[in-house]
Amino acid sequence: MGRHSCCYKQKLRKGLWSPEEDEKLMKHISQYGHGCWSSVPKLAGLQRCGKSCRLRWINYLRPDLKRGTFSQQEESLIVELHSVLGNRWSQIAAQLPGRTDNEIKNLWNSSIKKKLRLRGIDPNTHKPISEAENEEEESESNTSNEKLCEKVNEKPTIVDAGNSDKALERKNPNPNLKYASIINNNNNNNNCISLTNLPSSTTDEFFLDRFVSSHESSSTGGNPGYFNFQLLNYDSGNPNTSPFLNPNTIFFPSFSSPILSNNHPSIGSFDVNGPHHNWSNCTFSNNGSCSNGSNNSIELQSQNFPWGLENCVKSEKEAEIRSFEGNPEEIKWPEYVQTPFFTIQNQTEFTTEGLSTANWDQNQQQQQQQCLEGGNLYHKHFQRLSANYGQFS
DNA sequence: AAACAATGCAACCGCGGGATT
DNA sequence: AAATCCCGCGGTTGCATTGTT
Repeated sequence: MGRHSCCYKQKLRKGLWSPEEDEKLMKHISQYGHGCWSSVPKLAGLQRCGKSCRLRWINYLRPDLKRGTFSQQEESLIVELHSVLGNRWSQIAAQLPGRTDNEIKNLWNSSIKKKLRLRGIDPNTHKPISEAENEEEESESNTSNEKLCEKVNEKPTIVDAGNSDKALERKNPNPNLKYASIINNNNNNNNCISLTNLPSSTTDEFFLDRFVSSHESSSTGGNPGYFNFQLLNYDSGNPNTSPFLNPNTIFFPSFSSPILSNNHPSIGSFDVNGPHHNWSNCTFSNNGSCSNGSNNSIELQSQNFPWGLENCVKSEKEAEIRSFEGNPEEIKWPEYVQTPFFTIQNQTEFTTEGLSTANWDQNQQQQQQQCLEGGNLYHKHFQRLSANYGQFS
């Protein structure tokens, strides 16, 4: 196992970055890109290790960083995501454009944890503290048994690792709701998006499994079995459901594998079947079809895929009202946890009806304008979506 | 005003694991 | 196959700032 040789090199500066160093790094990266991080300090004329340069760029100098205090919605989103993902800060950060994992981690440790405790919620389990304590006792009493049963080298499951044992218990509250995923079928080169009825026994683990497998498979360059492209169900009135089970949201965790078209970064092309599967001429429709006119056609199977603009304005207003019912200065913790952010209707997140990517830029502007009339949340979602896609360009 | 404590946050560190040699 | 390089992640540290006594 290799170590960071750079860390042991002599005469490298450590600690806070000076404005001059920032400028050198900015100048270098904006001119040449970062390329191999280990070579950046030498090329940029910095007495730093590549790791330090990378960190400085990612956490501070990157132009797409948002800066400033976190909004209520962002904090709510972090709480929700943490309840499902645990301390996977990078995955959480992937859902908050312009925010870094470090920033979120700091916020969690310095602020959110305390707020949760004040509300009587255990920040690790996301359960009421008394309940969490009881379970801790139970878990302690089970430890010895677990040890007896422990298998050597057995990897923990994603849910175990993420402090989300609660997620295992959650059942799909509406078995008729659908999820969508892009499935790669290598045997006949027939890539498709399918909508599938979820069994009533569906748990968050079901989604997490796909969430994780898409990340893992794409990061290794293999053929992804699933993508993070899901129409999920969620009951905003039921705290036992999660954003991963939201009927009203097409939830876009970062699209980990798509290779994007430079011209149309918000739609881009997907690495569905090996190398860049280009959707640049792909036309979407609302009736279950999608084709780019080549052999690499993509089909929406099953029922309608409810992308569309009709309800955008209405739903945005609803979402906004729900977010700020009562005095916005006194948002109560249950609201914090239930995340009004996720009550936004599906159409607001991604609209592709009848849209050819050739007209994408124009349509994007029109749609943004229309939705802005219903509240500026749409814009944020668009930014979020763009960032999710755009970060791979 | 000074001393001390608490807080926030940038940066570091060690590690896991994929890629390359 | 083993060694090395490199990247990214999560935990931790340490310093500057702010608040309290």
